[in-house]
Amino acid sequence: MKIATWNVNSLKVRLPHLLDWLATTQTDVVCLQELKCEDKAFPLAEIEAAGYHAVFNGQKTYNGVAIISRSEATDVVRNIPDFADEQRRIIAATVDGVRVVCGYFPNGQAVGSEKFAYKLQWLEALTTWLRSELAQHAQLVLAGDYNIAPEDRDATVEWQDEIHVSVPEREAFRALLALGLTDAFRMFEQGDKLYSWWDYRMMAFRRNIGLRIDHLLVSDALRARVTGCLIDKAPRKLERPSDHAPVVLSLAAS
DNA sequence: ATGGCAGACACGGTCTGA
Repeated sequence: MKIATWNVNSLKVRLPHLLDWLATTQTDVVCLQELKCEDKAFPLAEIEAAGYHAVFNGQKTYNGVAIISRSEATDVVRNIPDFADEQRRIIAATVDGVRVVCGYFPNGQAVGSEKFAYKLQWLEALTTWLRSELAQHAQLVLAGDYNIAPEDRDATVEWQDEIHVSVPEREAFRALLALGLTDAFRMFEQGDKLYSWWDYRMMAFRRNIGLRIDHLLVSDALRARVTGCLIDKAPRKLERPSDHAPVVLSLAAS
């Protein structure tokens, strides 16, 4: 079983890439972020025609998340319960016995800004809610665009002490790990300078100037099933790509 | 080095992202 996360930066624009990628990789579950479309504009017919189900939490212009899955998703939750938020950043559902939490974490804009404060409040609310989710679901994955590069090796030096790599953001990431979650990517030997996002400008992809900010954190029970985790750079090389690459988690049968 | 790209909305310029 393969579970992936991919910030598509507009589902409307990236739908052909998504459908091609699903057909090529035979991924079972994909968590999508930055749909940038309302629910009524969600391309459900195209996704169902490709053999997938979809649940989504959309928003006009900004944000928006979805879970695309071979098996039907159940027990769907949209947004963090008990956290008032206009922005559509969370969808959770159970697929094949795995609790899948898909998140588009706030960007934060700049350290010390109002949006940065919102990012930290959102992370705190997420952490509190996940504690109860983990109590109810032994096998859980938190997949998404975290907008946090957890360690120095996850960021090109140009971004040191900036947004995505600041001390409070990294502390919030470690608070998620402290719930009993593991960064699946770091369970394995990986090469140097592996990132999941590259700026569209400055030929950043060609120069490999980027950040590893898209993650799959797994609970202990799910960690026992993990057989691999990799970043798939292929879609980033296409014409008109998302600025993020998908990250793929492989699981042994339960 | 934060400018320079990309998408949405709207149809030019602004906002946002990372």
